[in-house]
Amino acid sequence: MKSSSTLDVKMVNGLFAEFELVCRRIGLRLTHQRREIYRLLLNAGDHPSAETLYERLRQEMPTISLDTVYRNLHTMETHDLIARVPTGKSQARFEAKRGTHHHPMCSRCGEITDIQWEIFDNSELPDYASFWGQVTDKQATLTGVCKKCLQKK
Amino acid sequence: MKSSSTLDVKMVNGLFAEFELVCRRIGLRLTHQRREIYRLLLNAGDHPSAETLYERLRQEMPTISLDTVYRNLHTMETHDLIARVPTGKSQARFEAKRGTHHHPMCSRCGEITDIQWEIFDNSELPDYASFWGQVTDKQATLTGVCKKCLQKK
DNA sequence: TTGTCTGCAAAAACTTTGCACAAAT
DNA sequence: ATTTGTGCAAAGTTTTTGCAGACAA
Repeated sequence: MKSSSTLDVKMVNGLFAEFELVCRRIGLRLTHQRREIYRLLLNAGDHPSAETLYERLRQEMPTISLDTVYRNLHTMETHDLIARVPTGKSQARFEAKRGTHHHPMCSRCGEITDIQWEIFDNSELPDYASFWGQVTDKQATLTGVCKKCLQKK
Repeated sequence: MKSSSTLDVKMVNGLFAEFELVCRRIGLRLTHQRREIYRLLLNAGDHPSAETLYERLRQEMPTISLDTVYRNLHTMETHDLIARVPTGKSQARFEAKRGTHHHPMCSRCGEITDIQWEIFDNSELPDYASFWGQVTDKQATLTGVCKKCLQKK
């Protein structure tokens, strides 16, 4: 079984190179901060919040500021390099964009994972969708309790 | 085609009666404010935010406070009477709990609608789900542009 | 009467913005 | 040289909390 956290180095490098190309194409400067924010997000398997990302970035770049993190997340989202995970929570969670996947979320610990679901990906939208408008993306959110939390009691 | 905004009076009354039963069973008092918050949410087809709900409530109950709205939304969510819609936005959106349904969201105007999708409801979870943990709910989020916004240009 | 709930006020949590200097192209 | 990005500080949004009096049971 291939979990999406097993993302090999080659693929990550490829996505990172693509990120740099996109930045150059649209005139975004490749600052040290921007690169690191994207790199961490690309390697993170846990859909971190801005605050979490900030704490991690400070390990290697102690002078980075939280507002730079927010500003960059916003810019990258605008250019479709990253995405927010749809959750019901007030704190946003982010991921670098890759192939289609879905999100199991633990209602106890808040963990968000990636999951593949090809049958869903290949399924037709309900008829009503075309009446509603033009759908460009569909994704599933699974809610429940993760294995770690189940074992805690 | 049956849109979920066409929810007949009988069904709404039934759900409201059930709400009162649940409150009594678990010892929640049926205050004027609590009833109205639930009633408005039950009749709202648009998954309002706390703020939006507050504005509507003030029309009929000018002295209600925003923190009462928040407190009640929290309490009702805890008791599974209402739910938050998974969005990527920082402002939470709410709905009264009813049957299974899914959410098309307009990326232009922020509109959130309900949609039925029985094929999805009846489909099996991917194998990996049982490895992840115990899934209690699955729901689909469709992203796109609603018909009204498409017509605006 | 008893314990919960409300409104008010204040605070906390999360995110955005203006500005002057720094860095990227 | 030019223009965008950063860090700092301040402000804006959204949500939560403490408390004294009000209300439901």
